[in-house]
Amino acid sequence: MAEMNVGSEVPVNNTIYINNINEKIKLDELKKSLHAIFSQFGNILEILAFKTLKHKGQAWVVFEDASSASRAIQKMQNFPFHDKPMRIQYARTKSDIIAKKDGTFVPREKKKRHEEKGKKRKEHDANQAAMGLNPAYNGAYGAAPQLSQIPYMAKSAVPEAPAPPNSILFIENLPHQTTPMMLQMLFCQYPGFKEVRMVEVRPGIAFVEYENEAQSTQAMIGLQGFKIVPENPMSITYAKK
DNA sequence: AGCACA
Repeated sequence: MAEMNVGSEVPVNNTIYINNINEKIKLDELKKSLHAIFSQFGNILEILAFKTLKHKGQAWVVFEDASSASRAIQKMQNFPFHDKPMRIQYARTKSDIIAKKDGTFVPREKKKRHEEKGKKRKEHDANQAAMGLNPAYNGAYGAAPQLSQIPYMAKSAVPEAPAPPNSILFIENLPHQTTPMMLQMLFCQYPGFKEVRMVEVRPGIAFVEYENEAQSTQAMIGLQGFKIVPENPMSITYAKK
């Protein structure tokens, strides 16, 4: 028997279908943040999202392995993404890029875009071209300016996926009086210690580098939650590369 | 709410 998928209406698929996505997010930013969120579950072959009326607020993330898609659904269901909980299912049909790898791809006939009975398709083609070239294009759905063009609206928090294990640690919640020397005393106890880096303009954080990821991991385990002062247990994660 | 293959 193939994979079980109890409690889901849709059979297992390499691709996840996400909806309830904040529609204010621009497509390129959306794809980037989806990649940041989902690449932790496995290799992503493609991310698709569209801004047409029928398809806004939705995206497809195509994984190389179906098991990645399954884990992504389990772990990220209802995850607050740009301030809205994402709803995730398996996609209903196989993605073209997967079918091409399978050798089962058959080019489908061009979807007829709502054939406005005998109306000029010249105008339609011009609209399609405009959408491709001009990110501010909005003609099909009224003349309102795009909210996403306004900087403060576009700046929505992108939830970060945890960085994969590596030789550099990221330390947070340090008391502001912490010095590199103090951190060195703590972290140099662990083998493979190389250096501490702090950024003056960003108090409370530091980077600590080890020779390799096994050694940084030992230090993380040893010092996780360590209190330089009682009110600041340090939080240690792997640094983003 | 809305399942595509720009």
